[in-house]
Amino acid sequence: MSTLKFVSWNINSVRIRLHLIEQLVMAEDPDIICLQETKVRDSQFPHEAFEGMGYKYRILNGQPMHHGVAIVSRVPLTEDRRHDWQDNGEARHIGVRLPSGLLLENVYIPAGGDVPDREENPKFGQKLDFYERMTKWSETLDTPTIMMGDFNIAPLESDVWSHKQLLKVVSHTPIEVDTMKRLQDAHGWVDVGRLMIPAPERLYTWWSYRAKDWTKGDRGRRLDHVWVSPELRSKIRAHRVLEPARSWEKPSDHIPLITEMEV
DNA sequence: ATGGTTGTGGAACAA
Repeated sequence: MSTLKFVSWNINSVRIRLHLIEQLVMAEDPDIICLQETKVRDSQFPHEAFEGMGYKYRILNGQPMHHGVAIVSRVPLTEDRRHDWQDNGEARHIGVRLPSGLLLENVYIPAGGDVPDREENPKFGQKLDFYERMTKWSETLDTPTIMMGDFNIAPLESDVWSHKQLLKVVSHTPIEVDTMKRLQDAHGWVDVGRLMIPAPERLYTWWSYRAKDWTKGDRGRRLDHVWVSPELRSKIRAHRVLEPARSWEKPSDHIPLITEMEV
């Protein structure tokens, strides 16, 4: 029986923030890192930097300009599955199999634009549709799975700095929370964040760049999540978020989520 | 206060 340390991090450009990844690896020494918003085409991925840090196994799903996900690992990864749950060609998912047979899914769910209305803002509908397709996929899952990434929804009142002020803000609207709940129920997904840090304790993973001082007012949201299949609940050994990373040099607007699990 | 910042790639878009 061995324990692996996983990190999930929306890095907002893997190339410009390699120094942050090096800092994370020095501090935490994770076995596997799931990155979202790598913002790089596969041919330009900084392989050498990861090779130098001991991440010999790298599975990429990138595109020019936007989006993009990657899994880098010190343990072998097999398979290389990509789901286009938005049905528009954007690079937002990659799935692999770990040596124990466990599946690992890295997902970057669309933010959904600014207006929480399907008619007025097609991006919002695309976000809900992405969730619906994930729900159908979840219903068919028959292998223990750990799924992590930027889900772009903060479901609980204690997942946002002000439940009342965010009720009509994309990421915390009731229709999004309902849609996320249907995905969770479709497989019995365990929310590892709230398993280990129960509500109503404050728990955020993202703070906007659009504030001079992110700590002022602490206007955070829990947009990033780690979910596991029901049978993996008892295998979770530790989970936390690395809040100081939001103050590192040229930070991402998201912080890393760190999970230790027996595999 | 209906703004504000960041990255890609070299204008507009996504977040």
